[in-house]
Amino acid sequence: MTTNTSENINIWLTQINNDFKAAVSVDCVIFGYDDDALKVLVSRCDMPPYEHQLSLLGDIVHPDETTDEAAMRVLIAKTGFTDVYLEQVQVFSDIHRHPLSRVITIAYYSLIKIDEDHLLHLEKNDHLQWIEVNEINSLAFDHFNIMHSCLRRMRKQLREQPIGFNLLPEKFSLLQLQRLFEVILNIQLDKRNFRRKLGALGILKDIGEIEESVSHRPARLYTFDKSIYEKKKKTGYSFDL
Amino acid sequence: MTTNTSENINIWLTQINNDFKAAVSVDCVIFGYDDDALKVLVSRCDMPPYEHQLSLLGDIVHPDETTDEAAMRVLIAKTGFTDVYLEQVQVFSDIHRHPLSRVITIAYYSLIKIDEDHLLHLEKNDHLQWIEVNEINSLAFDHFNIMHSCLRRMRKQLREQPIGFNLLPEKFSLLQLQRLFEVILNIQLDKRNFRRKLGALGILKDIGEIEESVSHRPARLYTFDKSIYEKKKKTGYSFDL
DNA sequence: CCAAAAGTGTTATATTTACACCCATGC
DNA sequence: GCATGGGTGTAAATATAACACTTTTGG
Repeated sequence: MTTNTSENINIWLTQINNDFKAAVSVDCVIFGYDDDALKVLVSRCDMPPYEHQLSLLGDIVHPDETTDEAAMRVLIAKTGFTDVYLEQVQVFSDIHRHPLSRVITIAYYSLIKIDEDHLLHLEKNDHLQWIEVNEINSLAFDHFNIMHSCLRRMRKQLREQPIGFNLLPEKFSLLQLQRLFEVILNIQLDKRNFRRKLGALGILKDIGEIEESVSHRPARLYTFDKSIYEKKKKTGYSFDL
Repeated sequence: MTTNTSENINIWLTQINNDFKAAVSVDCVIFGYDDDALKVLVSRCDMPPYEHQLSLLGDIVHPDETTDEAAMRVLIAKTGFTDVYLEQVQVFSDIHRHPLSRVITIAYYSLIKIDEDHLLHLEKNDHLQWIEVNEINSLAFDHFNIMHSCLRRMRKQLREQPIGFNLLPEKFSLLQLQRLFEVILNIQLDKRNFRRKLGALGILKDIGEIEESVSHRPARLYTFDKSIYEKKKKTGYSFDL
C-alpha cells in the first residue's frame, strides 16, 4: 500500500490521462429570507431519474475557472446579483451520486436579499422558485443532503459572524434582525437583551430614519457598518450572538 | 449566461467526456504533537520544479472511492494507523496549482499520536519526516497555503470540540493537556481555572493511575471518556475551552 | 534539602438571564 | 380607543479571571 513519492509521480503521469479524472461541479444552496421565513432557490430538474423533482443550482466547473469562480458564475447567472455572500462548505463525492457519470461536487451556500428587482429577474426564469426550507422534503440527486449540510454550516456561522445582514434589506429595524435570528436558528430571544447585546457590539449604525407606513409606532432603522466591524475584528473582537 | 436546466443536461452529456474533467486529489495535513511541539508529517518532493522541497502527503482520488476514503487510504499508507481523526477542510482549485495538469485538491487534516510504534513505522519510509509547524517556511505546490488553512481550522475546532485528545497518549496528565492547548493555540492558561473547567466538563475519567519515574510528585492520569461526551452532547451541551 | 511539578479555594469582575410597563402610530 | 410593535432598566444568577501556597516525589 505504501508508495513513495517518485512512484506517485509516475502513477500520476499515466493515470491523469486515463480513468483518474472526474467531472467536478459546484452546487449552490442559495438562501433568501422573506416573509419571516428562510427560503432556498431551487430549479425544476429534468434529468432522469429525477424528473419532476427540485434541485439545487449548479454547473460543471470549467477548465479555466476555480470552483469558487464557478459557484459565483452560477450565482450571477441565476440571480442576477454580482455582489453576493458565498461560502464553500463541503465536497460530496459518493461514487454514484450522479446518474450520468462520476461527478464530484463542491457545495456552497450563499445569502441574498430577496427584493423586488430580484423577483423580477426570476420571472424570466420560470423554472426557478423560492421554497421554504421547512417545506422541502426531498430534492434530486443528493441535494437534500447537501442542503442540510449547508444549512447546518450557515446556522453556525450566523452565530459567529455578522453574515445575517446579507439576508436583510440595507436598512432594517432591530425587530427584523431579531426575528431573522429566531426564525433561522429556531430559538427565542429576549427583546431587551438582544438590543443591549447588539448595542454593545457596536456594529450597527443608526441612520436616523424610521419605518414608514406601519400601523404602529415606527421603528428606527439601522445598517450594518462593515468598516467598523473590520476595524474591531483586527483588535481581537468577535461577533457572537 | 443564464442556462435552463435542460440545456445543462445537454451540455453535460457532451462536456463530461471532453475537457470538462479534472484530476482530483486529496492532500492530508497530518498533525502530531510531541515534545511540547505541534508537528506535521511531510515528505520529500521529487517532482519538478519542486525537487528538494517538502510536500504534504496526498494522492489522486481513485474512481472507486470517495474523497474521504482516498484521504483515509493515504493516511493508512503513510502512518500505518487505521483509526485516525480525519476532517475535510477545503478545496483548492487554482488552475495552475499543479505543474503537470489541472489538479483540484481536497485538503484534509488529521490528528495522530506520535508514539514509538509509529516512529518505527516511519523508519521504513525514510523520505517521511515530522517537522515542527513553526519551522515550516515553504512547501511544494500550494501546500504551505493548504497547511495554514488546515491549521486555522484545526485551532478553531480544538476550542470547540474534544479533539485534542487524539494528539495525546491514551493516558495523560492534566498538565500535559493544558500544555497541548497552550502550545497549539499559542496562549497561556491558568492552571487552577483550567482544571476546574475540565472538571466541570465531566468528560475526563480518572483512571486511578499516576505517572511513573518522574523526578517530582507524580500526576494523576486521565483518559477522555468518549461515551460520556456523546451522551452529554445529545442533551445540548458543548465543549468549549 | 533541593528542584520540579502536583494539587487545591476564594474573591472580584463581567456576563447572562429574567422580567413589565409606557409610548407612538394607523385605523 | 384599540391593536400593534417600539422602546427602555434593574436585580439575581452565573461564569470568568486573578492569584499563592503546601505537597510529593527523585536525586
